Amino acid sequence: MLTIKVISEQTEQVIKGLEKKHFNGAREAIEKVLELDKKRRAAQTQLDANLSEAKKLAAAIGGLMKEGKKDEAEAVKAQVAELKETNKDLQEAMDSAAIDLQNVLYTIPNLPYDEVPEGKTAEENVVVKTGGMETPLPKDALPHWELAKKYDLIDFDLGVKITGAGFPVYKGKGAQLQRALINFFLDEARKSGYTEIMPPTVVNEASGYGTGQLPDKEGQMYHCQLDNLYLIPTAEVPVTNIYRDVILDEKQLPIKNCAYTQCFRREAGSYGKDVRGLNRLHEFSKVEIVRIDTPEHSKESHKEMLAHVEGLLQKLELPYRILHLCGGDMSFTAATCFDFEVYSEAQQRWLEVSSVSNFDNYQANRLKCRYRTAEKKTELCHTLNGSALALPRIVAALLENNQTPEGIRIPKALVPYCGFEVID
RNA sequence: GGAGAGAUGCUCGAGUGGUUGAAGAGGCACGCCUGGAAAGCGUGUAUACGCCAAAAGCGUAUCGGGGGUUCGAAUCCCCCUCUCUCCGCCA
Repeated sequence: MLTIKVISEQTEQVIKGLEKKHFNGAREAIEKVLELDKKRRAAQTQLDANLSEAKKLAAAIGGLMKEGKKDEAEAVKAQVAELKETNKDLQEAMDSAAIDLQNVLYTIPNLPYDEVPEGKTAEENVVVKTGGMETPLPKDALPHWELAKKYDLIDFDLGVKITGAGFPVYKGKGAQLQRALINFFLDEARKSGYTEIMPPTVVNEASGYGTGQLPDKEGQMYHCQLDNLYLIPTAEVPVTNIYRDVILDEKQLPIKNCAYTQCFRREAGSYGKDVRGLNRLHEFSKVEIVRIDTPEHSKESHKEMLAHVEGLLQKLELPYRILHLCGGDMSFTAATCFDFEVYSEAQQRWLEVSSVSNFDNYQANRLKCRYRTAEKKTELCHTLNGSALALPRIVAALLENNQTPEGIRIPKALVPYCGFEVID
């Protein structure tokens, strides 16, 4: 969430930024925040003064009792009782203002950076780079769901039997390919200096709030009601929550973690050909990279992450493009975000395989993830993350783009991980 | 699932109603000492919010979380959560 500081000190810029993100009712929300903040502070100022007074009186009673001046003590007691009565109301006013304030803040998205393109929908995202397109692509290419069947790599129907739609069963070389990609991505991340983390795939409520899945996006996570735990939609949740309520030392930054986990998404709503095959699943594998950084260095970190992801796509020899998302298409919490898409010839469409975002201090503010500067001041960190990468659509593109009459060719970089050069 | 024990600051650990934000020790930081280091000595060492233009300063809250008793609670009472130990179950 946004800090009160930025809202009160740069009110007009904040409203402008929210409008760039196409957040409706920006001015009203911001005014509400300022009003509630004022209310809260007024109550606290008065309450603090009263409590201070009451404390002094209580100490005086202790003295009077010792000296045996019982009557005087009784008189002071009555005074304190009176203060206590007004304090109750003040406390209530302060608490309710604070809760209301937080609830409004939760509804306000992050501010986009200046360099974020203007625009409302995905059509207005800006293509900043295209690569790998020189590979000749097959004319009568089959979509991956047909290839998966032809070579017996993925059984979607079997997944339906065991669990339901969106839970495919990978078989034989299909399963091996999954494992190969996970290991490849983890090794590449390690070579780029990331520390591998293997976190739990189930998290508690506090972690859900920490990274912003809760309270508003509740329906997107699978929920184990008996234990009140949630299946993670991405490794970002457990890995970032490592730093919840933590004060880091500046010397530790940037922290660079990576993690492979299974990811679970309920994704209620969309059906049809856009979600066929591997295009959208309820369970999938992903390697995530997460960074915690200083405000001064986070943009540099973001660039490094983008370069890392681009390198992966190049090594996999996939046609890709990089999009700078426009204000209206960015996620709620991002300050700036680049999407990586790979081209699927058979489906004649671009498939999103990675999102690399800088959240500025928006996520850190909710997480209470801070660091101590060299001058011993505590400041909010910046958090960043990106997929590096999500498997299903990579698999879809690999199958579709590398199909030949002799079978599906495995890119060189993956061969040592797969143990085979072709799927036939 | 059954029985018990516990939760205090960066860490260990004292503390059963009255200047306890919290003894003591360790750690860490800085200073002195030293040719340099160790030892020794000294000083400092939480967070959030509020008041203030700001710094200094001051105030308030915080001893797992919430509520209660009391003029006054780390300390007494109630509820919750979590951790540990033993038994059971499972791998």
